[in-house]
Amino acid sequence: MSPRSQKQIEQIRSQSIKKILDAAFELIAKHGYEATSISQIAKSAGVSKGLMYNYFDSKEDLLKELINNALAEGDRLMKEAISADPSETLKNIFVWFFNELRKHPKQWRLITELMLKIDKFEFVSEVAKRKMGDYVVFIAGLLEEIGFPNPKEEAQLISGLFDGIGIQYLVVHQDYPLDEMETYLINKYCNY
Amino acid sequence: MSPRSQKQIEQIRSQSIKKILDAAFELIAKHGYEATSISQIAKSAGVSKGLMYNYFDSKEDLLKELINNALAEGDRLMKEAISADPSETLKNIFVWFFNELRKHPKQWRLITELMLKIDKFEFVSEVAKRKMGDYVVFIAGLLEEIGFPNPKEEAQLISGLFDGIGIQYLVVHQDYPLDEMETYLINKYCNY
Amino acid sequence: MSPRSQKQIEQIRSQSIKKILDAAFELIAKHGYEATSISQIAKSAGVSKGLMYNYFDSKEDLLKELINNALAEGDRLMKEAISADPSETLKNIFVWFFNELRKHPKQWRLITELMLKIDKFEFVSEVAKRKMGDYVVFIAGLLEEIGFPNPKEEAQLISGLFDGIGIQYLVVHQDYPLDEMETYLINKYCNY
Amino acid sequence: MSPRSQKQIEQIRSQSIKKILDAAFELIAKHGYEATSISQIAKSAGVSKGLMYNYFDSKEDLLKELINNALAEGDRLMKEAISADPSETLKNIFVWFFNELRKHPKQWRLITELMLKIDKFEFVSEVAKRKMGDYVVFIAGLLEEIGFPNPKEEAQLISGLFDGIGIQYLVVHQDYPLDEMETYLINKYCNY
DNA sequence: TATGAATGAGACTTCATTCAT
DNA sequence: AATGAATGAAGTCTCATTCAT
Repeated sequence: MSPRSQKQIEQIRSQSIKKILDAAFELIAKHGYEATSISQIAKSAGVSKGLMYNYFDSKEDLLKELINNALAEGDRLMKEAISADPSETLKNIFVWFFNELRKHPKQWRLITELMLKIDKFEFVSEVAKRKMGDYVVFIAGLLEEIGFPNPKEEAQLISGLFDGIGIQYLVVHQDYPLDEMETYLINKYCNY
Repeated sequence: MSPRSQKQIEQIRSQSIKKILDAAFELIAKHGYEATSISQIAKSAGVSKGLMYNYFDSKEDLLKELINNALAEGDRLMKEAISADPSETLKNIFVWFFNELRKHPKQWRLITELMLKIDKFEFVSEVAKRKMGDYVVFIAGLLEEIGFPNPKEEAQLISGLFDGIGIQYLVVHQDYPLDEMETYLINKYCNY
Repeated sequence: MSPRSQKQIEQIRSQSIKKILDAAFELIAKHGYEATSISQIAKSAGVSKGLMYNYFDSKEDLLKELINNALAEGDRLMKEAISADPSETLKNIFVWFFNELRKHPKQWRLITELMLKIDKFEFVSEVAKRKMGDYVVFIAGLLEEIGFPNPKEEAQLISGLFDGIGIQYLVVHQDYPLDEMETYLINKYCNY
Repeated sequence: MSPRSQKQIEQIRSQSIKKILDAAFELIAKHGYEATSISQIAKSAGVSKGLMYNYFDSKEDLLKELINNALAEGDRLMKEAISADPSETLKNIFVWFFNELRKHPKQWRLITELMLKIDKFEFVSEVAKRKMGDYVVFIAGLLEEIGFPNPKEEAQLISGLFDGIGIQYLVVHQDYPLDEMETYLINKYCNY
């Protein structure tokens, strides 16, 4: 019995948790929440099914953690977009959005999928409401600084556009004029 | 010879089918496809589980019928929007969209949910692609007639907006400025 | 209401029964008893499911009738084999057997399948026992007339051979030396 | 690290597997494959339905394991029959066959039943073909050594006889002259 | 005589979760 | 902390049989 220090234990814990969360995110983003089983996640993470219940109360709880992690990551990236010039900042946001969509379409799929399950997962609804509001306010501020007319309404439009373009790109994929839309939106809103 | 006439049988059949489709639509739109079981649908429709398989080959087949019905209804309503004046037509489309969203938000939820399951339901993807393309072309034509600049790109934006506004309204519901967006969009595109 | 005569009704009955029995035999011989549903039989016979229960108490009862019919037909064919010369008669039996196997292997499959279900279908066991005994006695008589040694035991062997060759031919099919076995057996037993 | 040692787990697994296979064999051999449900097997084995799918992918997979086990056992017993004297070897085979039939008639029933389902279970057909060929060649070799005329054809007959006697014994049971046939065959082929 | 809509029991299978070790 | 055997509820689907007409 080698007694492990508190620190070692904590390290092991966070390592296992990370492995589980990574595997879960990968699989759930790819196949959807319902279509991904606990067994699959455990196998992919290289841990036992039992261990998962050591760290997460349930499959739903695991999802919750997943979402929170992803949102925190999203916030971090959003902050990097901020520049002194509001046009520049808005452009960065557009570029960031389109690149995310190109590189991680499955993650967008997951976010959208979950937003539709508001009556099953209340926490998703809560988080989404808050985030959505924040973004709209932030973008509205940028548009106002830029001097774009009707900044509040246009910010709401842009926010909706992100979700809408996301969905359509997921469905149509190759046939969606992603590059053209990116250029067009940047021209329209940032070179005003 | 026949104890029940052809007509009687057809009537019984369509009544049962209607009961099933109605119950299925109600439940699936509300809770999602996966979350709705055949048992629930049968119970809600007031028929036995077995009968469902008299009329639909599988749960997926039932969904297919559901979608086809909904799309046919959507097309019908879309056609009613057409007027001689392109601005008027576009306005009708906006009004139609926002009213649909207000009256049948669950229906939009279902459509969006299914569009995300392109891996599982190819037929949904196929239909969605086609419809999406049709709508964009149609709206682009209207915008061109109206003389709106960049009609193709703007039509693509509007198409995306419909999906985006739809999803956001589903999430935020009461807090979404649906009326304001309706007025704003109509002013922006139809009173150009 | 055109009153149908007793005779007409009887004719209709036997026609329907024949259609059902033919279709049932065809399908059950081809796919097996369990794998054939009442619905399939009804559709193939061109009658309603309900009508089947007018003439047969159950699926099992239908099977019973089927077997009895087939056995009667078998008896009839067997009788045709009888000749004044016992060697000739035995040869006819061999020829008849191998031809049956070639032309209607599925029927043999069915007979064998049912013989294995003796605990499910008692009547099969009863009938099979009786027939088997009859055949052995008959063939033993022929062998005795021919002067073949150990006629009783050899008759038992031949009876078993029929079943065994049947099974093996069903399994191996193309690879089974059916022609060679026919020639060999006829030579062995009939040209003694 | 592991709470149960590798060995313990393996033991638990094989115990459960054995319980399941034994119960499955017992029931399927007795009542047939279709007539035996997973529920029955689970109950008889004293495990839950779910556990069965921990060890076998499907009902068919379970059957496959069953067959492979039985065949391996059969091969092992066959090998024990081999002696330096071909007559002795052949006699051992006859004795082995008749004893098997006496002691495990249900097992023969199962093998025969499955051989007839070549459409449904390809793997059975494959195995049966191979085994049958092997046996015929082996017995033909023995007969040749013994100096029995037409060894190839007679080997084919004996192979067929095994299947035929098997099935007839299953049907007639008490009334089948099993002992007499055994004596007769051994005398005929081994004391040549 | 004839129909086929309707039933309900039961089939196979999946999977989140528990628990002894 | 970690394992994975085991459970049981629930899911989709099939089918022999009944019955109102």
